[in-house]
Amino acid sequence: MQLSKGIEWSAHILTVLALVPPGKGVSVDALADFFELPGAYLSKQMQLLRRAGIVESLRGKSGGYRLARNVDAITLLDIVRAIEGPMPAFRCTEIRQNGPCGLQREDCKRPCEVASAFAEAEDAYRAALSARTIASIMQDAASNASPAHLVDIANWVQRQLA
Amino acid sequence: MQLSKGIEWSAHILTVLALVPPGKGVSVDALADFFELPGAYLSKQMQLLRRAGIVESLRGKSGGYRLARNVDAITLLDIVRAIEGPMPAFRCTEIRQNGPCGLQREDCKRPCEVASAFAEAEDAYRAALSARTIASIMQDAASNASPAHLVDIANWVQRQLA
DNA sequence: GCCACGATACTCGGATATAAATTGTCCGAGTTTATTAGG
DNA sequence: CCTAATAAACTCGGACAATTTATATCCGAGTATCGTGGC
Repeated sequence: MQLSKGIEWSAHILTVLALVPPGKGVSVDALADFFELPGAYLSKQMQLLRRAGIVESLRGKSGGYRLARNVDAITLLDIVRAIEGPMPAFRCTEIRQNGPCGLQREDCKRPCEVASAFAEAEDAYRAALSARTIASIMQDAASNASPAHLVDIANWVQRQLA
Repeated sequence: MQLSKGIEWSAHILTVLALVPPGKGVSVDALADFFELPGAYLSKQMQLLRRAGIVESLRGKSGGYRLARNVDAITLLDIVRAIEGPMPAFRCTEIRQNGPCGLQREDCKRPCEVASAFAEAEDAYRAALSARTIASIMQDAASNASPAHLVDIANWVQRQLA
């Protein structure tokens, strides 16, 4: 039970894409270099983000990716849903209907108590993730990082727009 | 990103083991039959529960498993930790230290903002799970089920103690 | 009747096998920009 | 100088492969109970 690496990658990359000026884009290979990630696999993750409407792509030469909406409108839950899909982590297989004391299907209109307990926990998880936006992540990171480091990143982004 | 089946199995099985009188045990094969589960694999899950101190085993003929503590002292979080292990679902690989703008290790004493955001969410998840005990699950299930069904289960348990 | 011994039934734990998900690579098709040739 | 054709650079998307995890099976070793036989 572990989250895909793509989620960590996406969260960090979106904070970088936030620095890209409108109308421009940064290529997957450049982003892969920035974090030393496998470019081809990162490309798959970016496609997932694109399908989810989090980023958009510009084709052709000097194309690339950029954010599709503002940083304060992108939550960590959006990223998880884009990469992992909407399925809950707990899968109820209705084993209460099995075996010698199994319930009849018509007695199982209410969800199983175990399943609903896990559903509540996942709701709490998702609520916490949806409360955190890329904007808030960037704010926290900026207040902890040195100004020089922030300038480094901004300069790197500028160089990618050639 | 999905939880092991063993977690669903364990939660249901512990509610059955709660009906086993002290000093007795129910075998893995019997439990597997009760829910139509693969016995050999269920055996592995029971071993995990045993190592976590949730159940204990009685060896030899007419042996089997029984609860190691009271149903109100077993939370769903205990089960998840026993089956899945203590590792968090989100794994921070410190990619902020990579690439042309990577941070130095000595500047990374604080946890990464992305990682701590996910850690908070998982804390909320675990808090919700630790608030639910096997006792509370049984209570909810009992109030939703028919009395006849509860008698069926109690009788089945009695038959396993031969 | 009582005790010792072996037989039996069960769990434990590891080794192993299979299925599925994750991670990663590669390449052709399509698209946009840049370049070049022709008028 | 301007336009159209061509080349180049890039993304998209799928097919494919490797690795890891989840799922599942099997069997030998150990242990407690049962049964049998001897005392």
